[in-house]
Amino acid sequence: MNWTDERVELLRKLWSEGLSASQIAAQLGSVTRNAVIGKVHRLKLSSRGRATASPARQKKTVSGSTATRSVTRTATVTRSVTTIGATALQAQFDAEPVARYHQRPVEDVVVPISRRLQLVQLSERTCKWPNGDPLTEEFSFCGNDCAETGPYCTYHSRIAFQPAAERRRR
DNA sequence: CCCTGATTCGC
DNA sequence: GCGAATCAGG
Repeated sequence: MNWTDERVELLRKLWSEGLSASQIAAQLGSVTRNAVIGKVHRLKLSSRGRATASPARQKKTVSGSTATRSVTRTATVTRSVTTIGATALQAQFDAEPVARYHQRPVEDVVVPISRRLQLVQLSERTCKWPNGDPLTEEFSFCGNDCAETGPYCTYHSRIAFQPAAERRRR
């Protein structure tokens, strides 16, 4: 797939909305997050608030060729970005009351704080327990670590896979 | 380890 | 121009 005007436009939109490169790549399809990042740079629309922006680089010595050039090019990199105070990322509406399952505490369960991941952020090791209504913006997945042995974290596994005996007692 | 963006450089 | 590989950081 190539970068059609349409795809570039979508890229611009999503990037400005604060989505991560991997999320954008997932929506565009047929491209990796690296491709997205590379394109973003070429379009000169990098710095978006301040994601992982870190001090300048200057590494990568893969090619062992004509080195020795004491470049020492430092300074003059304009590292200012006008301290955006509230411009930063998006809403980030918080205040999630965590799992509120009126369920009688199954022993000493530790209620996990959901990472509130979006569908595209799930991997094989993230808990896939859903939080909220799938039709609302707040919908998310637990996202805490889940051994590759199951789809949920330790806590949600106990809820999902309650022993038959215990379930009957309730 | 998972994920993020940043940079380099062969193609 | 493209994007995998690699880096640096959370």
